[in-house]
Amino acid sequence: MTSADFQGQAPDVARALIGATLLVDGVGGVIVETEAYDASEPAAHTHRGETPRNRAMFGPPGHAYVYRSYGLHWCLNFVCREAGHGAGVLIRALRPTEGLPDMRQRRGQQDERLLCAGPGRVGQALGITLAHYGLPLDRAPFQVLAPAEAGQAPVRSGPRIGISKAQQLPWRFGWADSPYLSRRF
DNA sequence: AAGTAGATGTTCT
DNA sequence: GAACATCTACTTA
Repeated sequence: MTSADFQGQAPDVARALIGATLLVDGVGGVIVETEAYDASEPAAHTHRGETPRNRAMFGPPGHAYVYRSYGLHWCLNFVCREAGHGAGVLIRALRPTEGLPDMRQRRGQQDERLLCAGPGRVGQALGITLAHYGLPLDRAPFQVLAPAEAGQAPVRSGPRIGISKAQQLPWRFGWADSPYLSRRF
């Protein structure tokens, strides 16, 4: 995918990413769950302005925003909209297709369904660290491949997980009934 | 199956 | 200090 694919509103990009393939150093799979975040809405890291942590989300779209969740987990986002806005899409779950032995080793987990079912698990399985912070998504080590037939994945939406603000926004998107979701819809 | 505790870095009050 | 875009291990049933 090209940087133009990330220039839409965060919920539109989040929906369009379901069914796309994400690889980091050749390891990854098909995106089955995402969440949209936007500076205009209080659950977003960017809502209160730019900080050292969220700086990448105020940069150009089509780049990686990586943050440490609960002091423990590395989570990966795709920056979207336009530079300066502070919007992004959290990658919450994949259906593993490439590099399963690497992911099993990194996760210490044999069950394929639990390799990438949650944003912290995706980060660990793909080896995401601060070294990926701000990197463009259209060059190594990243590969983001569009869905085989755009818009054909059976997408469902609902409230985002693990937030206390703006819970009414249905900005979580997922491949309906996939066994690789972090939670059922 | 469901609930709880505990791990811990960054940001905010 | 408290909250937080989370996960695991352990308890209780």
